[in-house]
Amino acid sequence: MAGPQQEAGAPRPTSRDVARAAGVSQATVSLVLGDKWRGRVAEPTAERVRTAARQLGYRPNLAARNLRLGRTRTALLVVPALTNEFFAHVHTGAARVAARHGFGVLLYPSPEGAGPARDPFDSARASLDGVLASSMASDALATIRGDDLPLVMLDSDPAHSLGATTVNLDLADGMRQVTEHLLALGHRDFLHLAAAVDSWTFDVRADALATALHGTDTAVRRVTAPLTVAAARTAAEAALAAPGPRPTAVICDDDFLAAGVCKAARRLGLRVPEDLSVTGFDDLTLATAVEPELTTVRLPAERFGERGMETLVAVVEGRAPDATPLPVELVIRDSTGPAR
Amino acid sequence: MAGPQQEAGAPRPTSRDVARAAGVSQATVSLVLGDKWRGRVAEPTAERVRTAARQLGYRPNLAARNLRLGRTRTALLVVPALTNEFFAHVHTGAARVAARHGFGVLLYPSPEGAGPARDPFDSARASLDGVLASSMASDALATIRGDDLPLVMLDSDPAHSLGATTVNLDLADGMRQVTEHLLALGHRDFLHLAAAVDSWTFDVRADALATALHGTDTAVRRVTAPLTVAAARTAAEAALAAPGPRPTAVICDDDFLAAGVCKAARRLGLRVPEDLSVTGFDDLTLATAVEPELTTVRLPAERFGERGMETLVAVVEGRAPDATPLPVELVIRDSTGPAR
DNA sequence: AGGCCGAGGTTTTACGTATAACGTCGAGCG
DNA sequence: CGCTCGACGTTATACGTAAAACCTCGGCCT
Repeated sequence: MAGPQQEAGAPRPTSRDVARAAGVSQATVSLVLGDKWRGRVAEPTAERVRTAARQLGYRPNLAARNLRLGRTRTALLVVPALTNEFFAHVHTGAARVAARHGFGVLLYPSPEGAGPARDPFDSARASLDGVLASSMASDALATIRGDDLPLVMLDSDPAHSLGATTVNLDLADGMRQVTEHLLALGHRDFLHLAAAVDSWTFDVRADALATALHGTDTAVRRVTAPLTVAAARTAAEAALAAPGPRPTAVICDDDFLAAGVCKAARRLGLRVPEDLSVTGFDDLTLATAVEPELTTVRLPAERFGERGMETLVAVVEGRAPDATPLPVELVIRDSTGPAR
Repeated sequence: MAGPQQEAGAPRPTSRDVARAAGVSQATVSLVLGDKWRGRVAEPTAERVRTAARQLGYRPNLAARNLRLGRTRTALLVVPALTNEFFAHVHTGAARVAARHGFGVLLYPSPEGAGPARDPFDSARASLDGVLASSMASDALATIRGDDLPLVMLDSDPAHSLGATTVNLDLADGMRQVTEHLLALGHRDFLHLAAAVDSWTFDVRADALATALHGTDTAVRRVTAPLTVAAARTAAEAALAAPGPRPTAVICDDDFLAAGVCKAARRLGLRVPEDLSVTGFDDLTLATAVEPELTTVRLPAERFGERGMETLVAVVEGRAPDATPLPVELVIRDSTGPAR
C-alpha cells in the first residue's frame, strides 16, 4: 500500500525537491520528466531522476506549467444544459477526441438551460486554448472573437457567428426525411409541435418542414411548448381537442415533446399510431423507453462532439476543417403508421 | 460594437500594460483590481486604473494567479457517467454552490460509465483545491488521500473511503418506503430487478430490501441487468415467464429498469398495475414520460450536489460538515396497485 | 523643531516550470 | 599538441500575478 512518501501537511514536492533528491539540477528534472532528454542526459541519470520523482510522489504544478508555456491544453465546451442527454453525449465525444490530442475539456453549462451562455469566462477558472460552443450570447461571442481565441460553433446560426467556424448536423435533412416518411404514409394534415426555445437549431427544423411540404396540398399547424413532457402533453391535448379537422400526424422537434404527445393522445382516447402518428427528434434513451417506441431522427451526438473537437484542433493548427454536415438518420419504429 | 481595443495577433495585455497605460506601477493595478486598495490608493488613481484596464480589455492570467496564490478555486467532480440524468443534476447543484463560494467545477466523467474513475488527474488540466467524487478506484482515492487534498465522497462505501467525509442520500430509507408501500398493497411475492453494477449504492438497496422484508412471510427473487431499458426488458421477460408462481410486484433499482419491466409486462400481456406492480428509483424525467407513470423514489439530485459541495467547502475551511443523510421521498403514481 | 504617522504609492520578491544559453571535460583528429 | 566537437549537464531567465516590505512627503502634535 504505502505509496509515495509524504508527510501530512507537507507542501507538495516541486521539481527542485526531486532535483535535490536525485543530485541533479532542476533543469535536468524538467528535461527528463518532459521526455526531451535524448542525447542531453545519460540514461543512468535519467533513471535516478525518475525514481526520485516516483519516491517523492512528484506531480508537476499545472499552474506553473501553464504560465510558462502560455497554454493550458484545455478547451471549453459550452452547452445549454447538461441535463439534456444529447449534450452529455456531445461532451463524451468531444472529451474523447480531446484526450487523444492531449487536451482536456472544461464544461460550461449555461445557468438556466434556456438562454445562451453569458460569460463563459466567469466559470473558466483556467485559461483556455479554445472554445467549442453550442450557443452563446453575442457579446460573449464577440469577446472571444476579439481575443482571437480559437472558436468553433456547434449547430449555430452562420449569420450570427461572426465568421467562426461552424460544425453542423444535417438537421434540415432530418426534417425532410421525417416529412417524406409521413407523406408516403398518406398523411396530409400535420401538427408541428415546436420547441418554445429561441434557438437556430429549432428554426432550421421549421424551415425545413416548410420546404419539404412546399408544393404538396398539405395543411400544417404549428404549436410551441417548452421542452418538457408535461408541457408538451398540455399543448398537444389542447391542439388535438380543438374544433375542426384533427391532424393525423404530429411532428415534434424533440423526443420529449413526442412523448408528451403520446400521453396526450392516450388521454384523448387516440391510439398511436392507428389514429395518430407521432415523430420525435434526437433518438434519446427516451425514444425506446416509451410505448410505442418512437419513430425519430437519430442524431449522431457523440460523433458530433468528436467532429466539433476535431474541427477545433484543426482550427488551432491552422488546417482546413471538414465542412460537410454530419448525416442524420430516420429511425422508423412504432409511433408512425398509415393515415386513416 | 467596437469593444476593447485589441489588434489581431497582439498578445493579451498584462497587468503591466495596464499599469503603463494608467501611469502607475504594476502593484497598484493588482491592488485596485483585486479590490484590496481601501486607503492604499486614492480614488482618482483607482479610477484611472480601472478605465485603462477596460480600455485594453485586460483580463488577468489565471495560470499566473493560480501559481501565485497556490490555489485554483476549482473543485473536481467525479461521476460515473454524465449521460445519466441523475448526475447531470448533481453537477448542477454542485456548480451552483461552488459559484456561490467563488469556486469553479471541473467535471470528470469516468471513461466508460461502468467502472469507477481511474486517474482523475489525467484529465485535470488545472490543479485542484478539492475533489467531490461519486465513485473512484481505490488507488486513485489513495493518491488523493496521500496528497491530503480535500475530498468528499458522494454515496460511497464508508468501509472503502479511507476516512474521507461522505455525503449520503438515505437510499436505505427509500427502499424501505417502497417495500412498505407494496406490502401495504398486499403484495407478498416480489421480484427485485437489481442493477448489474458493482457499486455500493446498489448494494445498499438490496440490503435495505432484505431488512424491510425481515419477519414478513414474503418471497423475493433477485435478477440483475445492466442499466438499460432493453436489458431490463429482456431480463424481466425471462423472469416473469419462468415457471412457478409469478411475482406480483417488481422492485427496480432504477427508473430505466422499471421502464424495461413495463415493456416486458406489456409484451407478456400483463397490465400494469392491475396484474403487476412496478417501482422505479431516482425519479428522472423518464418516470413521468412513460405510461403508466412510475411510482418511484425521488432522489433530491440537485440538493445532493449542493450538499456535496457545501460539505467540501466545510472540509476545506475546517468546519464540521452536516452529516445527516438527505431524505428521499416515495412518489406514488400509476405503476403500483393492490395485489390481486 | 523634531518626530511620528498615515496616505499613497513603488520596489521587490516568490510562486514552479520550461528552455535558451552557457560551461566542462574527454576524445578524436590533423 | 592545440583545436573542435559531442555528450552531459548547469546556470540563468521569463512567464504574470499578489502581496510584503519599503519609500516619500506633508501634516500635526508635543
